[in-house]
Amino acid sequence: MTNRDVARMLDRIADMLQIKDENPFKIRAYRKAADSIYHLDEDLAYIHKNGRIGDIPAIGKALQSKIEEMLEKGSCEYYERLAHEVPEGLLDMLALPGIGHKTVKLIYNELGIDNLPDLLKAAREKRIRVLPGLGAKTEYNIKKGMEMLQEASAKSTLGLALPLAEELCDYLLKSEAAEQVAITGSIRRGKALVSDIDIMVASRSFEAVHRAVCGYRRLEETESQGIDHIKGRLAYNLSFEIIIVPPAEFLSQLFWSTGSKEHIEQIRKLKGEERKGDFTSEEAFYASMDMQYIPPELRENRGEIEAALKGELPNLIELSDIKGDLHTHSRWSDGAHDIEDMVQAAKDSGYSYLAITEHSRSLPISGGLNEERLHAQGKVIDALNLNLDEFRVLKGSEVDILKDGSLDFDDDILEELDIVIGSVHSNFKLERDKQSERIIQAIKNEKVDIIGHLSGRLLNRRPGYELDRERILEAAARNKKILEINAHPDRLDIDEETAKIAKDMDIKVAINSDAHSQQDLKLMKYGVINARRGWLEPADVVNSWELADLLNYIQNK
DNA sequence: GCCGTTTTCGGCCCGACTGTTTTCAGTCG
Repeated sequence: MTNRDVARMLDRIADMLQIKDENPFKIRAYRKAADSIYHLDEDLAYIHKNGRIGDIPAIGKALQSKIEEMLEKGSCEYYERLAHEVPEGLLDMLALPGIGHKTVKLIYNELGIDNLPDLLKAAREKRIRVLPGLGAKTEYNIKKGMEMLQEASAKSTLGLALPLAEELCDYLLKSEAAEQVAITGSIRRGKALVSDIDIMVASRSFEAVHRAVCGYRRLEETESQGIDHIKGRLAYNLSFEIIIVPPAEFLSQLFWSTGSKEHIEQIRKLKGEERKGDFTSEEAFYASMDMQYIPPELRENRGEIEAALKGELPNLIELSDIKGDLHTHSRWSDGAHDIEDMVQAAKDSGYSYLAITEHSRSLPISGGLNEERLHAQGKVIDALNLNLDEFRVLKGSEVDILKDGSLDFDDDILEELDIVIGSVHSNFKLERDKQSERIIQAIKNEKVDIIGHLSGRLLNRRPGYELDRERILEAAARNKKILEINAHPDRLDIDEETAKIAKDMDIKVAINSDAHSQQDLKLMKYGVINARRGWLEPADVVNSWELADLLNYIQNK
């Protein structure tokens, strides 16, 4: 079992305990343990081999033995016993927004419903509203939630698909069945949501590739096989297709399979019939059509071909351009690591600055800082900076934008900070005008430098709130506000389309990891991919600038 | 079930919104 599998099993235990109405602190202990394991850097199996499971934070004696059992047997007796009492389908029902443990239990006890299809049927037949405490709106939420789940199951986030695709590529290369391996299709283009993992393999022995794929540890099943392809499912229900070609055709097939369909269609029109041509590299291929090389992220037929023909493609931002991260959390609020640890991780990423931006006081659940603690943190950061060469820790805050558009801290508090991110964390369902006005109020506030995760979307889980994007972008441009690309693969917010519009309006962008742990700093790469899809260049991205230029921009806005 | 500059028991983030009520339980972040 992987770390992720163990974390998931612990979370499911917590869900089952919650449905059984057990001690809430015991439930939280399981959730904390799951979270702790999910965020581990090391492989659990390796930690177990060294007998160090008990050293993991939030893991005591009882959990240690259960986790060891999971690692050795693939499950544990306690989980199996609970699963016997609590039908598995009840846990699936929890994925519906607005449906929690109590509701699931009530519906199960009263109607005997223990799976999603039956629940949907009952909602359609208006059998839910007769239960005490539930009404028509709950039935509506169930129907809506089912639609959302169906959409979500069709696509997976890049954050899930890309690491798995990379692991499979590594595995195939090491298997020696393949001479060359590359991710292709929508993952290569960096789409935020992808429907499957496509991998191109160059090999002289197709049979050897088949054998290697069948031995992959995360293979769930193969669905169809031909001599030149294998389709099936991997862990987390991800579909995959492996396309096998002779080495000589690898580069050309990689190009044609990368897509998008619309981009390829346009290229075919330009290329006419003679599309085999020179394929020593993709660069040479584009050059043979008298155009610039078009990076995969731009191949969406959104004007890239015209721009490439004119030699006007953007010089896209790269991960190596990033010089700092402007949105991170430490243990002072809901992060997992101390500021010093975060700084070390930032240095390891090659950064020269890092902003610590805890939540503000209105978010007590996230350990939001009040004025005193913010002030105390500032002193700690000052002291830290004295001992740092060539690196600067910035004092910041992710200050809540309240319902009326005012900020959670007074101006004189914000004045002391190097960087202020304004973010919405509550009242998601305001009507469009009120929500837009609320954010515009924050944009007009001189103390705010960056607007965090503007749309509030959570991919596959929650759409963004209702916003008048045009008005907000106009206000941001007028007030020289920076918009965040939140790099978390569940957010990627602002999205690529908004990023491109912002660029055209000369609104600057900050690509931020929103890290809650050292490892989270690495999520930056998803933000960079998203920015590239939005045509952004280093000049558009403030945290690719030298610190002095960044601070100068902020201070003179 | 975990944890300890409150240390082996007694604590353990909580406030706001939603949908159902007509005073509040459940959900969410």
